[in-house]
Amino acid sequence: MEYKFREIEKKWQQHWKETNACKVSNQSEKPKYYVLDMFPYPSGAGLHVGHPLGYIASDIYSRFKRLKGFNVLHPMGYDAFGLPAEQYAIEHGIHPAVSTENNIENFRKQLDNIGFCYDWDREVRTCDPRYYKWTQWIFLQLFNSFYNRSANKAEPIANLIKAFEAEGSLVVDRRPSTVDQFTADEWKNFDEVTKQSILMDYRLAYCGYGEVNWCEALGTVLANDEVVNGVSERGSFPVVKKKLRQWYLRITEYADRLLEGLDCIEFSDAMKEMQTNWIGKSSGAEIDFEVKSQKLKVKSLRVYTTRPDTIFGVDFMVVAPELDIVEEMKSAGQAAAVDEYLAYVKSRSERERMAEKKISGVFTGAYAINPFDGREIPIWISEYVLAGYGTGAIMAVPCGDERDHKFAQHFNIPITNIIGKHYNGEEANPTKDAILVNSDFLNGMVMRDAVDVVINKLEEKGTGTRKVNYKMRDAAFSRQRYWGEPFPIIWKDGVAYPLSENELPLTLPEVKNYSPGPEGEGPLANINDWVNSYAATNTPLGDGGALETNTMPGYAGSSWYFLRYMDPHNNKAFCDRNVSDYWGQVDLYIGGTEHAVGHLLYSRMWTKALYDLGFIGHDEPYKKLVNQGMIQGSSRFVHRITLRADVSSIDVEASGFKMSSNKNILVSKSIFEKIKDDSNLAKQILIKLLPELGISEHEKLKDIEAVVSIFHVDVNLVDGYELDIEAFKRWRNSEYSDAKFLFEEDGKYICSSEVEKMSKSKFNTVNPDMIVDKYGADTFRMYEMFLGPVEISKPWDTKGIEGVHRFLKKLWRLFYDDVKGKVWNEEKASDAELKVLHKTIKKIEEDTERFSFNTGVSTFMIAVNELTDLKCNKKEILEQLLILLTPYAPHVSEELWSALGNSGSILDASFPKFEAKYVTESTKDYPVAINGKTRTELTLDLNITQQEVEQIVLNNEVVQKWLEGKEPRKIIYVRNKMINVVV
RNA sequence: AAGCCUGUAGCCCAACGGAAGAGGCAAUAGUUUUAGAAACUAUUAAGUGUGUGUUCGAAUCACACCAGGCUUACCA
Repeated sequence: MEYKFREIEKKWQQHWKETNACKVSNQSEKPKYYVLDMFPYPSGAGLHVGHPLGYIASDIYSRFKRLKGFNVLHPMGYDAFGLPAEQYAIEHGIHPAVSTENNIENFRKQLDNIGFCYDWDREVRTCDPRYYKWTQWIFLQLFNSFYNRSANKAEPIANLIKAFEAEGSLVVDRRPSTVDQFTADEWKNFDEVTKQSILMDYRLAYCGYGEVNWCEALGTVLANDEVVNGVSERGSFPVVKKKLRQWYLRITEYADRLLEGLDCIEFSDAMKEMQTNWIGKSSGAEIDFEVKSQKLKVKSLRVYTTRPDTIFGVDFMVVAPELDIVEEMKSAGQAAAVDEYLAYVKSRSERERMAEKKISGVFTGAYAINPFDGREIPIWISEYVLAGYGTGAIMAVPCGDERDHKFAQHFNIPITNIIGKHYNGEEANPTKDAILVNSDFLNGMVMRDAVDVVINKLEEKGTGTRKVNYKMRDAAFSRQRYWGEPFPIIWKDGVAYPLSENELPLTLPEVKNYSPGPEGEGPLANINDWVNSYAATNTPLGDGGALETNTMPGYAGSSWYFLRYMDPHNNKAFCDRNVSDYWGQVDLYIGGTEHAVGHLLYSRMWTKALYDLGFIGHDEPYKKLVNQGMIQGSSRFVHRITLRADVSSIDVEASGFKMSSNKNILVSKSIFEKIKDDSNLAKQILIKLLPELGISEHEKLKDIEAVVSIFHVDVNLVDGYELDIEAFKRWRNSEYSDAKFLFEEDGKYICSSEVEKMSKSKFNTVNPDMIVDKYGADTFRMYEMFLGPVEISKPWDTKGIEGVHRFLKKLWRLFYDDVKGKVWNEEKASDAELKVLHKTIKKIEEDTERFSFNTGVSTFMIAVNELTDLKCNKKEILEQLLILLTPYAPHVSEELWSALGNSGSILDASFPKFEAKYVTESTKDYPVAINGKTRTELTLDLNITQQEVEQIVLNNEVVQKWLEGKEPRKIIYVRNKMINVVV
């Protein structure tokens, strides 16, 4: 009987489906375990072999935990709103809902092929109104909350209103706002618009005006992490700054808690660091410098610095060109230069600014006064200071800051040295440990200690305050797009009013076209019926109210999906509190690093807000995060020689050169290696080929030049490195059908290769369906794991899969012989066989527990090799082995499990218990080293004492020979490891 | 520019500070086969990127450097 993987796999996939084998209950006696894969976007391109890596790992781990007696939740669903579907709709006129549905169906088919054990009853889709009803509901909770800084948590906005009514604005630390401090009485007398605009400054989800990343081509606003190098991450379109009305999430209020939370979750150091950098907390001081300018309009300039200790090293000030005070500071003499510079800055795109970092700037003509020694410090403007961070102005200390130093050198600004010999005059030294000089009352102090001294002094004088700053900005939360969640908000008289809970979901209307609305608004703005659907109603919001036309960004739905999986069909709540208390945190989250600062930060914030408001019982969503590495593509290249000639010097028609010059002459790898740096040799080869190419001899042929180049060829046309010539000729509509080939000596065409990102454009994608069809899902699963550690990026190499496939066939032969049929038996297992089994149990348990799936696979190979050598076909052993194997290769395990006569599913078996007694040995062959070099071997009892060892070792002939009569200094004996004699 | 990760047979990768090899691919030889492929059996192969140090003992720890990858990039 052969291993017919196709039949077996189909059979059991069907069986598991029919028996609901992967169904998970919210009630169980067992301990819970929650495994989650990062929410996939169902793209139209389908899966390549790189995508399922994390899903296989999580599937193995979930099945393993199930065998270990846990109630395991392992769901899957779709992050289905998003730009590509809408882009597709614009281009092809197909409704995003339709293309998304198709993509999901295709995605699902590919997943099912691999035999995952997802509880599909719990599937969620963010674009389903039954789902986004609750996204909108959570948005309303955020809208109706504020962050109480003294309680350090989010609270209902009603609490804030009560506080305003009782005590005015002084009760809560005032945020910068449109309105100054107010008393309780004043609050009560404010009109509705004023009140609402004050409240808007507090809401966790709020609407404001701000500079946003505007992408004209996509017609939408992008988050900072969706902009890469000044162009959109999706599509690489230019992005510019634009002031627009936008919704935001007040994530900055959570900055400290997001940082502190990192200490109690298991993320990789790299991941924690990325989040820490993104939040970018720094502490220092804001210092007010008196300004001396011609116009006397500006009295002071506020800068932010983390190094107040360097206050006596300030040689100039730099203000961001965008700041309004620039206009007021410029002197008559400098006005023209300043205006010219401002025009220059404006002309530069974000991209240019990032790409070319040239030093530029201009003096404003105004001076700041050092608060301590009264020195006059010139105020400059330069684009190296960003308007959006700190106060948009800095005090420049060239001897301690590299950028300031370069600027000073460039503009010949004299540099004050406050760190003595630590500054060499050549480049800045950012040390904190130097002793200060030229620093008035700080002289002789270590810089590190001077920081606090200066801040205290500034606060005393009232010219500065201690200040913490964050790089992180509030998260832009609106998109001018159709395919996203509508905001449950009605605008009336410039005030945003929330819809009431029972009006949710606010569903997306049908649209005819997806082009943007007027003034940067989204497509929804074009549908008056929808926008005004509340205008005529009798609700308090009727009478002229208009719906918000922005939609929510992609991360809205994915910020809380892990909660919906717990209770996916609940139409009374986003998730029942009892259920979320049962499942609690996601115990294991598997996904790529690309969501390090986007999704992972947003969902952590939502979780904290929901926790603060009492809707869930935990404030970190993910307990442990494992980052899967990328599976890279191994690209293949063919090498081409093309003719290039000075055409004017050749009689084109006569020579036939024109026709032939378009011919593809493809040379195999070793020839390519020889000629790539030797155009002469390439030319010789060409000339030899000319008659064959139908080019007649011509005196001007000496002017021909050979150009050698390489290009990607589809990896599916290549077996290892050998090109399938026939398939290649048919490739791309037979574009290369008349290509000429120069082969290796053995007649093969060998491609060269390179490891690159797996992508369609590099022709190096491999479709998992193809692999599953050829080798089976079990082989595919194990091979993906076998490639290397999950966290590491590694290239895909289809060739290596044979080894894993052979392993499964070899396993099969322990049960069935091709000729004899059934060979397994019920004989009693021997000690040697039990030893193999228990060694394997231990290793598989350890490896799986620590996500070392690659070594797990190889452990199975060893076990099967050893059992084959022992000719072990005993049920007693094999049955246990199958249980170990079932997380990795579920189909073949289930088949053989049932063949052994088990009635239930192997999914519900229990993980074998390791028993040390089968593997413990009483003796060990110890290596005996003299001075660290192994010289002989001794078989000793494991329980032997140090004294006994020394005795035996000293009496050993070999040892004596190496000692040459000398006394050993020390004899090191490590139990179960080795013995070392130090002479 | 900085931070993090990774450098072990031709390749992919193992090895809780204790004899560098578990496994797989490839290669070579053999068995089987009309032949090829497949299958099976066996064999070969590195001293751990470089250099210093800690240690009785280093692939493993520390420091520096080199190479590759990822991330962030004027955050004052």
